[in-house]
Amino acid sequence: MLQHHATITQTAIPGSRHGTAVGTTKDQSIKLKANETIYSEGEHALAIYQVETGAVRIYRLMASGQRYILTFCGEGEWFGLETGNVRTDFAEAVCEASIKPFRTNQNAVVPVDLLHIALTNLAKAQHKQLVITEQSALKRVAAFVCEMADRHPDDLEFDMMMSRSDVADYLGLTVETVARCFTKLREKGVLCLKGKLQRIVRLLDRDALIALTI
Amino acid sequence: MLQHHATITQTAIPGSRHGTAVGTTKDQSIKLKANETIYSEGEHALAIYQVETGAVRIYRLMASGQRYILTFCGEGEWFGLETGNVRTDFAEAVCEASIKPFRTNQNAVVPVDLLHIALTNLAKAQHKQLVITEQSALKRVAAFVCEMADRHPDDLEFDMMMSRSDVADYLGLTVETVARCFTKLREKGVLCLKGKLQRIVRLLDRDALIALTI
DNA sequence: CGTAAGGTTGAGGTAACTCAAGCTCGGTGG
DNA sequence: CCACCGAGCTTGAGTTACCTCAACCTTACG
Repeated sequence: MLQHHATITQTAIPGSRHGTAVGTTKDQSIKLKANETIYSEGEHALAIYQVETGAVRIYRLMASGQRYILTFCGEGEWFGLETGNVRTDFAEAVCEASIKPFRTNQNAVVPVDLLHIALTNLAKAQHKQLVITEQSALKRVAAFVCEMADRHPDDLEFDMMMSRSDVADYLGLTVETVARCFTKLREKGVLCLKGKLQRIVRLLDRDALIALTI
Repeated sequence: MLQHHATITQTAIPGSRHGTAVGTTKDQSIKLKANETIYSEGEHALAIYQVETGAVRIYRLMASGQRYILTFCGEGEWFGLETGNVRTDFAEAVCEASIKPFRTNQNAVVPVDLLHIALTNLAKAQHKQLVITEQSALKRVAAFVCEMADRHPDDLEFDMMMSRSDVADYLGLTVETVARCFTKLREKGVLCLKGKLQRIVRLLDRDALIALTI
């Protein structure tokens, strides 16, 4: 939708403006505004990305129009590695973010361990299956907060950045249920919420939070 | 628990009896009886496997004792590729099966494309997330039957091999709900069930089945 | 013949969904 | 400056779908 992606989409070659060297780490990082599209379903997949700052959501649209968020990628995490050379999902910035592209041409030897990235993402996907099927909504939300908290091991206050509807589409719940669960977590004294949009979490009882996820 | 696995577990080196060549395809295939264990959580991961005949279930046990089946592997599919060198899940034969091991020593160049296997498994895991979160139980069971049917593109009658409780633990449902869904599929004229254990499916209306999964 | 395993069916409870309303906060236009 | 509106979040009331518990059926096996 936004300026520089009009050039990347479909026919244009993503990353081509970044120089001719194959798989070089010299590719410039890309600055993104909140909700800016990185790639869409059906496009050619010619690059993978590493998040430098901010967060990215990877999602699919089901036939019903329902959005399902497969994963959120935080700082240092990789996304965009596909089986084929066509995108099967969408990638958007959750908030202001910066990402670094790495082109993955057919035979190019990329200076990163693709297998390791694939296996890490597989492990993440498997863990998510467990979270989703351990049915209680409160458990799922607690697991989500835990996941976010793990990205800030030192701070006990952090910004989730995702909206309630992001969280809902990630956990397979409704917005209302997510809100009620956050309220319950607040009532239980596990955390408190700050900020205009109530997206800043201050952990009050990390152990209790972890206990809830079991 | 069974004869040849007592030797493979823990201290022994899996596959060592198969010769010294690293990553050779000469490893003999392993015959398994129904419900025989292939590996368990915590063991060293020194081999990956390809299913030759039959089917394998990969699962985890949650703290609550609940079993969750991550995936079923059918003929030609690979399993056992892990991020670290320690098993994070269990693998068992669903029925009589035969699998072929490939050792993956530290620097060994295995004669298979590990990245491709990892990406295929990642795609499977992502697809399963969608199936699980599209909440209706009937949809999930329909998607499961579809998945099984896709393994037999030519036949409209095939043996699922999994028990109702396998299916339940795979889809995050209860046995009773799964049974009720199969009954509904029968009542709708989508399929009929045969065999002593009602595990043989005869597809009557493939299109209707697919329509149910949407 | 009794028991156990796997499957199906019924009745009742409960957690999450749906629909609706209300709140706060910003932005926009009169 | 104030009024209005929309986005995002929360809360309440009613409904529905799945889970739980229980009974029953068939088949295999000791």
